[in-house]
Amino acid sequence: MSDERRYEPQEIEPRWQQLWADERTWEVTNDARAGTQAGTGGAPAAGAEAGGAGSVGKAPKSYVLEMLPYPSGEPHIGHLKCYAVGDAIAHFHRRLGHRVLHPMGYDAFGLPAENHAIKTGVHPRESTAASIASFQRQFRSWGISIDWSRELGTHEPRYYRWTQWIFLQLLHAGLAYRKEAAVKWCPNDQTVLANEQVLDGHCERCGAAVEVRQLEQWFLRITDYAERLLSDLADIDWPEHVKTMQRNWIGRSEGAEVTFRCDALDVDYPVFTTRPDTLFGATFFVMAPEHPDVLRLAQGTTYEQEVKDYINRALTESNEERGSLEKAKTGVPLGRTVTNPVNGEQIPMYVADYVLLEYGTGAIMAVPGHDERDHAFARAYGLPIRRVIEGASEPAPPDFAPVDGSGAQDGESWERSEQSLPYTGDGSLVNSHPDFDGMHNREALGAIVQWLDREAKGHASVNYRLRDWLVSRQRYWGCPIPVVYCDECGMVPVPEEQLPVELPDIEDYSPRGRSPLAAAEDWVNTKCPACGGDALRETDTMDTFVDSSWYYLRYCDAGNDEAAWDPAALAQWMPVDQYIGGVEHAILHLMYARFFTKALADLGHLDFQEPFRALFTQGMVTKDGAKMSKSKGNVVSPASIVQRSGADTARCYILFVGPPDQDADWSDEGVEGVHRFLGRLWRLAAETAEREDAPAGQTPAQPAAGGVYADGAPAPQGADLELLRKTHWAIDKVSADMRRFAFNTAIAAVMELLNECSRLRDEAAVSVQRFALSIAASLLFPFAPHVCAEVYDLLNGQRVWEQPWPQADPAMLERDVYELVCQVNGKLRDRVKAPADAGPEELKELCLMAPNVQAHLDGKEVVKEIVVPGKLVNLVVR
RNA sequence: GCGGGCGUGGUGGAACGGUAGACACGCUGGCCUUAGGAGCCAGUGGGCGCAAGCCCGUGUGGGUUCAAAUCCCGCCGCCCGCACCA
Repeated sequence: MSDERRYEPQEIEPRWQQLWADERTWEVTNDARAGTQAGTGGAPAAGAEAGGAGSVGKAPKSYVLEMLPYPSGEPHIGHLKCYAVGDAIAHFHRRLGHRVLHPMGYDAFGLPAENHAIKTGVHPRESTAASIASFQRQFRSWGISIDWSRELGTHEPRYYRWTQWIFLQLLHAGLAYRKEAAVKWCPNDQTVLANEQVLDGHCERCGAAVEVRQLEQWFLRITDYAERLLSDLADIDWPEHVKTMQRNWIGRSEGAEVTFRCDALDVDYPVFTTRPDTLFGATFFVMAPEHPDVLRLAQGTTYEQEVKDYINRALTESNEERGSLEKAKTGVPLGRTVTNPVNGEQIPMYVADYVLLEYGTGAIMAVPGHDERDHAFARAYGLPIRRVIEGASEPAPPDFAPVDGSGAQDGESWERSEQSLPYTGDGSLVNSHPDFDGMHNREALGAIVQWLDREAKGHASVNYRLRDWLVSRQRYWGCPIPVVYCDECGMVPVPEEQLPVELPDIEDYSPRGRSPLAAAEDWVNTKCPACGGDALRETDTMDTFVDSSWYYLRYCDAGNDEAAWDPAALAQWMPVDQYIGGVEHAILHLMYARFFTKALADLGHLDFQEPFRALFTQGMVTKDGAKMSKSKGNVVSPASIVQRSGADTARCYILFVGPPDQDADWSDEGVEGVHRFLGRLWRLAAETAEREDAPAGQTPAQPAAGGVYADGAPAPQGADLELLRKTHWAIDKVSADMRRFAFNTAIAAVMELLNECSRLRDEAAVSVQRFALSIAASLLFPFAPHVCAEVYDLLNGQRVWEQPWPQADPAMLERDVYELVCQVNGKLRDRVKAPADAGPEELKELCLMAPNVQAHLDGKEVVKEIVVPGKLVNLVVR
């Protein structure tokens, strides 16, 4: 009796994991001539072959990569989801006959390990090693099909040696540079941050309010790549919202740079504007408090002290306070004027904190008639507001009712009044210049830019929001920046043959506003590689996003100690065919990695422009609708689920709960349901495996793709045919779903197939039953590898992962009779059986004869018939 | 404010413009058990009806269509990203 059978993942899973580890099943070599994994191990499949399987030497490559984890503590549910998705794709691609590269590594440098070290004194290397060990254990217990021979950690000298090498390449190319700048400083983490790491004026990592400091720092010239980072988005298969986020972050605006001259100081101030058409409406000029010239300008004027005070206040104010939109506009006159190049007007200069140094040139022409912010400022300080564009369709005031036309005059006068300003729409130029007045502003924009260009007072210009990437960090646990400072030679790059510059051990990890590395005197004091004299090492380390900007390249040739990679290895695997990770990296990591790829390509090290051909972003896993966190106490640990229900259950559940790109709420009941399903699959298979086979001749040699019945055997019918049809339907459905990441419906289809197996258990032939269950295991294998390997082995004594992906028999997908939907006036009224080959006329007749259709026709006249063969007939009656 | 996305049973979610609610959870009833937190079977959007069946139903109001959860327009609500970006 079946009561004795128990599905025991705790027994099944380690057994298969051991076999995969012993046989190194998921390792691939860089030798393109090596065979594929699927299709080479077993006998040739009886049925149709999956594309490519078995055609040794011609197997296409597939590089499937999940974002590498930051090893801290234990993997969480988000990791489980990410790797469950990636592993499903990796398995699917293998079974389609691809050579699949599916590696794993650790983004091991970073602040949490260092902060832990500050608290406990445990070296970050040790705590990181412990976390990595825990991640390794769990990944193995999940049965993820990783090529462990390529494993890497970004904190290993044999890895970061090449991170440093890349840094030097960028340095030599002028893409890495040092500059003093107003930078974002996190007072809690005691380090500078990249623009991308500041959210709402707070440190992305720890949440502390960010301060501005004037510091000399290392930058990478990502802005050189703004245009290509933007335009190449068109060539990659990424989710639209991620592309949009990157576009917004790059923030391209077209406009003009216009020069305003300050005669008093004999200085030209260029400003960037997207609205050169409003130049004639510029009535004042504003500079950012951080602008280096502000103090000089105010010097000697009556406003000098006031300006000083204002700047001090603005600079000490947090970004948050300063950035609030509700805040009234403030500012101080500089006591100087500049010349508006289009009309020679002298307009007053101001300093105001609504102008940002980091955007454009840090100074603006203010057009209060046509810009909300300038308008608010002008109103606050009593500055002139001039209309230079008149909209043809400016909105009428709410109380203006143009019903009878008599109000037109009122509307007109209202429209002309200052109350309708600022007007930010389009219209005709007024009060500007005889050459431009009356012109539509879009036209005038181009004309004015041309004029500026001719007069050498400006030119068309494109501005980006993107800033250069600040990469130096005043912290210990990161990749040392490979340069030294020599009194004689200045900044000297460490020669490549001296790499890696190894991170020294230190006693005290506490940050003190400079890198803790500065305390390692033996290490800091060194000799200049150029002149041999005394020199000091750079004590800042690199942002960890540098480490993760090239790791996908290293996997292709992870064991290479002679070079970062062999170009032949990259040629074999890159680019990544499918990248998988969370949306939280939509901007940071994904932009930086694209930048690295383009820069390295320009330097001749790569021959492709985009690292990740396709991207899939998985949704978050929540519990009770909230993000899991220790403080909320709603953390679901993968380890405990795996222990209780098995890895197959955990992986299947996380994919079954909903579309994987959407957020999903964890439910323990849902897990139970999936566990029951896998148990049913296993039990039914175990039971079927023991049943007597049908008489010889009806049993297929292989339950693989094609037909079950040997040639010459009678055609299947009844329950056999029904089950076969369902099986081929499932093959078709799951195959299509895999390609669109619809894993939830793929699993549901296998559930349907299994339900059908249960239902027809006693009616269908054992051979058919076996076939159906084998296919169920085969289709489910990418999600639940252990139990499916077990089931397939029980039924066939074969390794499912060596079988090509099943193919549906088109004949089995067709039905000779189907249910025709009969509608009257678009409403479902009846269903009748219709032959598959029936023509429109026949279908119409069938529909007309359907009893419930007749009831609804009831003498009415049929005015139109819509016939959709294979689907429905709709009768329109009157 | 700008950009992107989403609104479907008690719940998670299905549905090339063509049978709304697949699959699963939960719930109800039954079978089997000394027992059930095991397994199996049946039912389960709302309303009316003994039934056949009828009516209503995908946030909301319009529109296109023989036919709309799906396409278009206007609202309402929620989520995400950016945000004084000149």
